[in-house]
Amino acid sequence: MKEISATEQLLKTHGLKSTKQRSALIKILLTSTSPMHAEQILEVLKSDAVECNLSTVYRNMDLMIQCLLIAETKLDQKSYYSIKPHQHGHYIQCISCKQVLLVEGCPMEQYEKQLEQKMGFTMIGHRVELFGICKECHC
Amino acid sequence: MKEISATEQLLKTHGLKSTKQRSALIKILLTSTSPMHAEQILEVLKSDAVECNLSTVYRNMDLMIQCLLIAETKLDQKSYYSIKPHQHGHYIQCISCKQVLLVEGCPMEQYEKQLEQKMGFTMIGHRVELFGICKECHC
DNA sequence: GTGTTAAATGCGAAACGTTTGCATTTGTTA
DNA sequence: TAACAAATGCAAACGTTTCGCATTTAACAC
Repeated sequence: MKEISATEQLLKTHGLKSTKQRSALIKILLTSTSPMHAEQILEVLKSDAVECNLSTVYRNMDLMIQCLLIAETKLDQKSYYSIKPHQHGHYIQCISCKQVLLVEGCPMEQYEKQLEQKMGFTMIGHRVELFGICKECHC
Repeated sequence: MKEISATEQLLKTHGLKSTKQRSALIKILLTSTSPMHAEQILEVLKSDAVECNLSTVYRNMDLMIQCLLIAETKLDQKSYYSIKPHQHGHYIQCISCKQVLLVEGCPMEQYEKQLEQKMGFTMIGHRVELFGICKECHC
């Protein structure tokens, strides 16, 4: 699979070994339509008959966040992980069914510039999460 | 103190009793220049010789959030509490000294409208946190 | 292939902020 | 002042995440 070998290349670049757990983790997030939290990832691993431990999931998520391969968002007191999108974006969660979706684009740039001037802060980043009720749950 | 009796009035309206712990909690947040987390609040209570338990802090924060008296933001894996500002705003944290400040205004309205149309979500709310380095830490 | 080494994993226990159950104390109302 | 519901304190539990340490594995050199 082209994409996976590309990411394994990326791991290598960062001095990370290619293990079956890591390949499986990446594959799962690549094929998932929405960000997943650690337990969800572990469930899928198990159903795919990949032996893996929860600590391993967490450790690898951390490492891959550091190589900018994976993005993290916190919702429901949990961390959700997804392959880092090319375009900067944020997450929206349905408060009814709890599904999380990525939304592209971001309205913060302008605002951050204002703040830098107004408050003397050097801006480094931001976290934006949106909540709503999705089409399916709305009826 | 005028403001405190006003908030005690508000508590009453919501059927909440006025206890010494509650009055102290409100007073602390009213006089604080920035949002505080539960342990910080407890420390101040203790230094003010107000007997209070951590559970009581949490329980009251929850209750007062429900009466729209207090706003909550999550940073550093912790909940920070502040008296709810009149104007809608968000929080900015210095990644060096960890202080949290309120910033007024919000760039999300426009963006949320776009999303409602694009994704069929009914928007309910959002959470925005900003990170940067403050004037003092910057040197 | 085989051996060597550093890195990755599994497991259990601990950490962390937060929540809960239950006995006791307190504020409010009549 | 009595009576009741609500608030508190305490200890234990919670859910997610991190940690230490023994074991296994991948990568590299030979």
